[in-house]
Parts: sequence; structure tokens; C-alpha cells
Amino acid sequence: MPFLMLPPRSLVVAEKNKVAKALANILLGHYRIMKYRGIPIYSNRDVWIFGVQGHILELDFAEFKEWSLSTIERLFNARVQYYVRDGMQKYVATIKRFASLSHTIYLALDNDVEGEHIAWEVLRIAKSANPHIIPYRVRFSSLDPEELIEAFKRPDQINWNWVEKSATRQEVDLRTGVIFTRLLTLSIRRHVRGRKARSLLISYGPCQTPTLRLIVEPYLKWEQGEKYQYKLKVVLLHPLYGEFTITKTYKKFEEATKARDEILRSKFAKVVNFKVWQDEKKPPIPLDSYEYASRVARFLGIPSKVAMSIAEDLYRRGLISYPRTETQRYRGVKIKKILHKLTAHHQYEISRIAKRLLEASHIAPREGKRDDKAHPPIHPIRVPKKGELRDNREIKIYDLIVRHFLATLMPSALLERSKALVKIGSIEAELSGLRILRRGYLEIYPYEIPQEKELPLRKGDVLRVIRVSLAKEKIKPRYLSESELIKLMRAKGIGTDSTMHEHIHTNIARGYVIRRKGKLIPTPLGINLIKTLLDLTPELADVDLRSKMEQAFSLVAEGMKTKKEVVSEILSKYREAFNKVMDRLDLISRTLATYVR
DNA sequence: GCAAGGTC
Repeated sequence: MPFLMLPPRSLVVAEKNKVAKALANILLGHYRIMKYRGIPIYSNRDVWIFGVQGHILELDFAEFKEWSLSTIERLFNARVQYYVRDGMQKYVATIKRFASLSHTIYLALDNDVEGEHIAWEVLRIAKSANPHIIPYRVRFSSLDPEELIEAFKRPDQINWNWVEKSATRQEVDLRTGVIFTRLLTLSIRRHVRGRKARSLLISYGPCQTPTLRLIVEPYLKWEQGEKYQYKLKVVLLHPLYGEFTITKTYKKFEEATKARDEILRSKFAKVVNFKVWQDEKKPPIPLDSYEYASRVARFLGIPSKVAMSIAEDLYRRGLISYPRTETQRYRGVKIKKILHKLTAHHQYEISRIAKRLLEASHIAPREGKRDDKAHPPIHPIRVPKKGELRDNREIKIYDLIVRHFLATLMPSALLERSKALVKIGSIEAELSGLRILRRGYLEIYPYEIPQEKELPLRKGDVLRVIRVSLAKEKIKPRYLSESELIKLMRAKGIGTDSTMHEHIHTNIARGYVIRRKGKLIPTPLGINLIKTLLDLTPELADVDLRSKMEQAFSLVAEGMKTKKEVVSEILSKYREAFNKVMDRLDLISRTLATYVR
């Protein structure tokens, strides 16, 4: 076990207990566990390590805590301050207690903007008990012993611009969310009778509302378009190879019947063109959080919320790297070392490929463009011991991560595709075929193996029309599945990988959306909330609202603007929107109230 | 009571 001596009277604070424990194993070697205020403290003589539980402090208004329509506008400027979050008092007491015993504090929080803010929270509390404590910021992105020891050997300082970026986000989100939630809720309650009024909550948020907009969009599109379509299905018989089915969709009934009649008259279909070509199917790029969640949902049918929590668990147990990452490049990842570990994997298929890759003269991973400069792509760190993974979903997810990692190091697959152009009278239709010529990475990555389809046709072949059917179909709105929505949220920069599902859930909890058969269906209330905003203040429901905000927040991280500047710029736009809503408050609240059931 | 972001 690697071992690093920390100076005496050192305090190490991590973002969560499991990381603290891993740090203790690596930094202390031998340690004892004691409890203070119920929190496990790992210690060796006068070195103490423990984990907090995310943010300890939260921003809130210092005044106007009671809800009233007349004071809402004052929240644009009202005083805000940090409070100890519910249940976090014990961490405050623990930090104070051990800071007062310590000479040095190592801020071993996650290496991202929120972690930086938490580092500031911890330091602020520590200094309140021991103003002379010397702070170091340690940065690491996996629990790999070598990386951790390196991080502690070369400690950094707090990046104050990162802290300010997080603080900017907090203030903007608090003021905008609270102001518009109170405004909508209180004005609509006046038009709702009975007990329902008191529990009614119409919320607004700079993430939840653009998310709702994305969910409502398919409905709005459907509302403007055609409501019916006509599907023509033709079954053809080849003298040697049997039946082939073609389908064509028409918007107009007349077009569909005209085509059907012509096909019935023609009786035969002729292959007028036949193409065969080769298609390279490249391996996937390394896994960032989003690709991870979306692939787990697609390949394994596990909801993204569960996928994230399992990944975090695997990370805490040292099996995989940190799962919250936006990086698609293996910068600094010791690929050969990992492959070497995988050669001991109990699945022969995996160990064999790891061996084969190690024997190759050089390894050229497929890589993407994104790099958040903090955490590498999700990859395996070690092989589980026999029986270590018991939960079936855990096994499947770890397996996917290992296979994905190997796949990114393997060659492309080679496919043969074919396409036949068929003509029945003047009606044209296409048939397609597919064959796998070389498996390449598909050898280890079964999730992407395409369905092979024979298409043994040749130009000039004639097929007989044996059945024709025409069906009128209702066009339904094409509602989004959760993974489609998450893809869109990611593209639009709404929320973080770990909060996207929370925003979806908020929309469901507020009665704006229901989940049915894997689809997200907006309710009349949700639809009309968005319609109202689009009509009056479309900027508040802009799908790009969050990414525009994020760009502004990033200026703070880069030191180009101050928190004060960015907050006041964003709030001035919200103030304009606020005034527009106030002008027509009675009308919109009356309208929305009718959709509250 | 309300936001979004951490973590459980």
C-alpha cells in the first residue's frame, strides 16, 4: 500500500465520506476510525481525514422570507446571505473542532467549480475557529493512488474565480427562480378556489422552464401541422427469395389512393437500380457522463438517474474513474496499466482482448473533442474481486464501461450495405440490406452490432405485387423519451449531468408533465404555462437561456468580469420581463388558473 | 413554501 506522510496536525476534508475513506487508505496506511457528531473521522495520530456531504452553506434571502405580492419586486435587490443548510450543522461543528487542532488544512474537494465553492465554504468555517490555519487545495480526478499522492505532493491554492463563478450562479438562480415562482404562484392563487389554492405552486426556474419548453415543443409542432397521414404497404414476391415489403407514407389521401391504384394496375415491380458499398463503422469515443447515461439507458434499459448513482458507487469503491466528466480524451490516463489489470478479468473475452491490445506495437485510441481539463473520460480503474459485484445492474454497468474502454482502442468495423431502387409503374421505393464484413471493435461491443439483412437482388429482377394495403393513421405528437430529452438538454446546456434528471422530475412534480410508456407528455397546465411565456416573455422560456447564462458565468471563472457585473446584467433582463408580466398579470393568471386541476 | 447545485 502506497504511503505518504502528511505533516503533523493536518486536516484533510473531502466532498464525501467514501472519498475520505479512500484517501485514508492511501495517505495514512494504518488509521483508526472515530466518530465525531456521527461523522466518521479517519485518523493517524494528529492527521485527520473526513468527508462532508456536498455543499454545507446555501444562499438565501435575509429578508422578505414571507410571501407577498407587494414585496416580490424588492427581491431583485434584497439582501442575501449564506446559511448553514438543513442537517449540515454537524459538519460545521466537526470542521471547527478539528481545524482548531490543526496547523494545515488540505481541501481535497472535487476538482470542479462547485467543489471549489465547497472548498471555500469549508475554509471559511475552518478559519472561524482557527484564523491561522494554512490552506492547501489538492486536485485529483480519480482515486488512483499514484495520482492522489502526486496531488498531495504538489498542492495548489483555491481558484477564487471558480468560487465566484459558483457564487454568481447561485445568486442568479435564487433571485430569478424565487421572484418568478412567487409571482406566478401568488397571482394564480387568487383565481383558484378552496383548499387547492394553498397547496398550489406554479414554479419558474432557469433550468426547469427551458426544460419544460423542450418537452412541450413536440406538442406545439403537432398542433400546427397535419393530423392524419396515409400509409401504403406493398408486399412483393421474388421468384427465388420470397417476400419483401415496402412502405410509403403520404400526407394527402388523394396521393395515397392514386399510388395504390397504380400499383394494383401494374402488378409487377422492377429493380431498376442496385448499389453495394462498404461502410466503415468507427468505435465509440471515450465516455463522458452524458454518453455514459445515454448508453446505459439505450443498451441496458436502466434509467439515467439510477445509472449515475451506480457509477458514483463504483467510483467510490475504486472500480472506475470519476463519473462526472465532460472529457472525451485520454489525456494522462495510463492506458497500458489499465489494460494490464484487465488481463486478469474473469471474462476470457475481456482478458484476451486486453492481452491482444497490449501486444500491439502501439495503441491509438479514438478520441473526441471535448475536454473540461478536470476529469478524464469514464474508464475502469481495477478489476473487481470475485463476488465483489453482486447487483445485476452494477455488473452490467461495470461491464459496459470496460467494454466501452476497450472498444475505443480497437479498429473500426467494416459493413457492406446495399440498396435496391424498385419501380412499380411510376412509383419508386427503396429496399436496403446490410452485412458485417469485419467485426473490429464490435467483437467486444455487442450493443452496436447492427441487424444483418439479406438483400439478394440484382438490377433487372422482377417481383410480383401480391398484397397492397392502405391505412389512415392519426398523426400523434412525437413526445420525447427521457434519454432524448437529456440529449437535447445537453445540447442546449441546460443543467449539469447530475441535475438534468432533477429538472425533469421537478416538471413532473409540479404537474406540468406526466411520464407514460417511457415518454414525457406535457399536461394542459404545462403546455399553457409555456404558451403564456412564449406569448409574453419568450426570453424566459428560451431553450438557449441557460447556455447564455453559463457563458456569462464562465466570464467570471476566467476573470474577465466580476460577479457583480454578471448578476446585474442578467437581472436587468429579468426586470424587463417582470414588468411585462406585471402589465398583464390579471389576464395571464386568470388564464393559467383554468388549467389548474 | 420558491432555484440549482452538491451528496445519500
